[in-house]
Parts: sequence; structure tokens; C-alpha cells
Amino acid sequence: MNSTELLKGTLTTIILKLLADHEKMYGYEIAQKVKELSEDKILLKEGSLYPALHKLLKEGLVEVETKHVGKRVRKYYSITKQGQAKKQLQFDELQEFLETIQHIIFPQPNQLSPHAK
Amino acid sequence: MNSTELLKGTLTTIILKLLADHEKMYGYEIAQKVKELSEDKILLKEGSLYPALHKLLKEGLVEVETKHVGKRVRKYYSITKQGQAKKQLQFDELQEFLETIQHIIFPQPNQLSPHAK
DNA sequence: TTATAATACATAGATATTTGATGTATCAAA
DNA sequence: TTTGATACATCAAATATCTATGTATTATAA
Repeated sequence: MNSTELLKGTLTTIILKLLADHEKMYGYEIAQKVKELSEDKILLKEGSLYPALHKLLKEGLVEVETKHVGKRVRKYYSITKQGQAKKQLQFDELQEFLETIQHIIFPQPNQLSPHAK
Repeated sequence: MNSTELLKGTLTTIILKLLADHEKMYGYEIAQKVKELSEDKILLKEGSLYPALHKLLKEGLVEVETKHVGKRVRKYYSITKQGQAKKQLQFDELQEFLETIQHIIFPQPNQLSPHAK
């Protein structure tokens, strides 16, 4: 019931967003970026991240390229055209959801509604 | 992967919020209210609502009063003092989460930051 | 030099939430 | 009298994420 619950449904959206912005990133890098951008509030666990990436790959929303750095392997992921489209869909959905939830939970009238019902 | 995923973790927050505002409501009424407030975007299913109410009851966050309307039974729920406190905690968590997620996903500078990084 | 932490991948089992399906029953309206 | 709305309820299934665990490399600190 900590805020990790709230994360559900947003993980792939976040990943697609980062890949849309960065053109290629590897798993560990994504996790670090999320940590950084969220100011340590969202800590992606490997057990969430890697399966999510594999799923995105299977769905054709990202593609992967393996690189060897020293003796280490890095798997760079990049977003596909399909992934871009999916990202947009998820953005719209998320945007709408955020508005809806704020509408319910924090019903302060916004800038343009002088007479809230 | 529809927006119902996004709902996870917010259901009890929504219920507590409505009960905090309305002092007593019965299940069906809650479902209708959510439907109304969300403009038909969030449709609470019975299979989600009733178990959630039962759980809140068991945790002492709400209390219940049975009323008979004609031959029908209605169970009116009201929020407890504990529930109020919990609601506040969840509000704070949600608020923070919404800010964080918007920070990641929709990084447009808001009204008061002329020089976004 | 050796232990520890960070980097980098991976998977399996446990957990929790919600949905879908199904059930009972009352009441109002067509 | 049939349909739809009201009003409760529960269970099996689906889904997503986390915890825990594992392997291995590299850098840093002791």
C-alpha cells in the first residue's frame, strides 16, 4: 500500500517515454534515470524492469542491440515506430486518468471555473 | 493495459475521500458517485467495490450501519477517525506520486518556472 | 589482497488488486 | 410480464509488481 501500488500501469509508459527521449538506453541506465528523475521516489527493481523490457520487446514496441563493454554485456533498447504510437496512446490515457483522479480527489476548482457545482 | 490498471492503489483512496465528504453512503451509491464524478470514465465493478469496503471495514477505517428500505437492505458506510487519518496519508502519498509521475512523463515547465532545466 | 559495493543481466515464487462471471433478490417501468 | 435498475455478495482468473535469489564483471576501499 505504499506508493509502489500507484506505480502499476505506469511502468511501461515511463520506459517508453525515456526511450523516446534517449534513443537508446540499457536496463540499468533506465533504472538509474527513473531514480534520478523521480528524486529517489521511484526505485525500479530489476524484477520489475527486466520482465517489463522483455514484454515490450515481445510486443515489438522496443528493439534491442547487444553491446560488449569489456567483458560485460549491455542490452541497449530503443523504441520502435509501433512503440512511439503506443507511447502516445498511453500518454493520452495517463493524462486523462490523472485529470480524472485529480477531479475526484482534489476537486479544487481550477483557473477557469468560477462556479464549481 | 487499459486505464483500469492505473486505478490500482487509488480505489480505497477514492472511497475514503467520498465517505469523508458525504458522511454516509451505501455501496451502490458510491459506485454511482464515482461514475458521475469521473464522467463515466471510472466504472467501479461490484467485484472491486464490495471487497474493498469489507477490507476497509475489517481495518476499522469505515463503519457500517444496515438500513431497510422497503424490503431491501442497504449498508451505509461512514468513515472513522482512523479512516480520516488514513485518508490523509493516502492523499499525501497520491499527491506526491502525481507530482512525481508528471515530472517524469509531462516535463513541461509549469506556470512558475521560467527556466526549466 | 581482499572484501565490498556498484554495475548488469536474469528468473521464479509470492503477493495483491481488480475484473469477469455468477448468484440472489427487490422494485419500477414498459 | 419482461426488462432494467437497484443492491448486495463471492469466487476463479488474470495481471503486474516485488522479493528473493542467482551469476558475473569491475571498481573501490580497507
